[in-house]
Amino acid sequence: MEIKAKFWIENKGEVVLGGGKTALLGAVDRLGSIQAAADEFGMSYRHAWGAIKKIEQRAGFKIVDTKLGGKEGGGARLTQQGKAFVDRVDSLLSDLSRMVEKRFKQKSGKCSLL
Amino acid sequence: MEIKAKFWIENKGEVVLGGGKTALLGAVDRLGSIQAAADEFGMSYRHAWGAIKKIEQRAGFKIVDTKLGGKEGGGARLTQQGKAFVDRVDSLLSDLSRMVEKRFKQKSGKCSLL
DNA sequence: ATACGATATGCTAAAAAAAGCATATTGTCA
DNA sequence: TGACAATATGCTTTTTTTAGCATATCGTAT
Repeated sequence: MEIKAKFWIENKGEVVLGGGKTALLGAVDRLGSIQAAADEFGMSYRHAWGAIKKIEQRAGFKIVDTKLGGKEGGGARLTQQGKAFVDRVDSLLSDLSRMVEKRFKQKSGKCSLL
Repeated sequence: MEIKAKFWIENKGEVVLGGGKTALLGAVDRLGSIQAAADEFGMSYRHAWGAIKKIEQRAGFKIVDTKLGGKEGGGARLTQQGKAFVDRVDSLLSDLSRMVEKRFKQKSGKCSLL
């Protein structure tokens, strides 16, 4: 058997940001648009946009800086604050995953039922 | 903001046992019946029974020992193996929760965005 | 002016998970 | 034998989550 874990950040009891979405936000910044990031994750623009909107609303500050119109139709990337936030959450989450896995192995080694 | 975590055990990619259900199984053993345990958790007998059935099926061994008929209609409690399993999972899970909380506090102390 | 590509949203539909309803079965005891 | 309390299941309904469709807006380059 294996252990599985899921982590997320909440603010005032509402979900702000979990594992899957940090990757999406990272892609937005890397690719320069929500559209491209959504494509990369195989999700609709509509869904990605809605998710980002909810994250910002619950976090209480702007995370994605979007511009619209122009030659390429517009674009998006992370605000300075947003980038710092995503980076920290991402690092925290992967850190925690590692800890959990390690701890599980310690315990399961001593128990045939795990 | 706060960190939240959820842990569960899987077997061959299927969910076996998570946080909420260890408590249910504990109650079954303590109270001597699935019905009483379900009541305590405010869930239907149907739901509790189904959950237990699924857990056993996925774990691959018998966890609850039920008897039916008789003066009190029947009853249930954990098998020896089931009890050992639940105890270990329960202890692992609360252990992990504590670790996560602790780690989060360490990290968040250094960062205004968390 | 017009076309283009991306953001910005409302609304609908489909899929998954949880809850609830109904009913049969079982074994002791009065 | 009949009542009782709990197990054992099938089915239906509700709720929640997720996905998809349609459309308006915006600003540069042609």
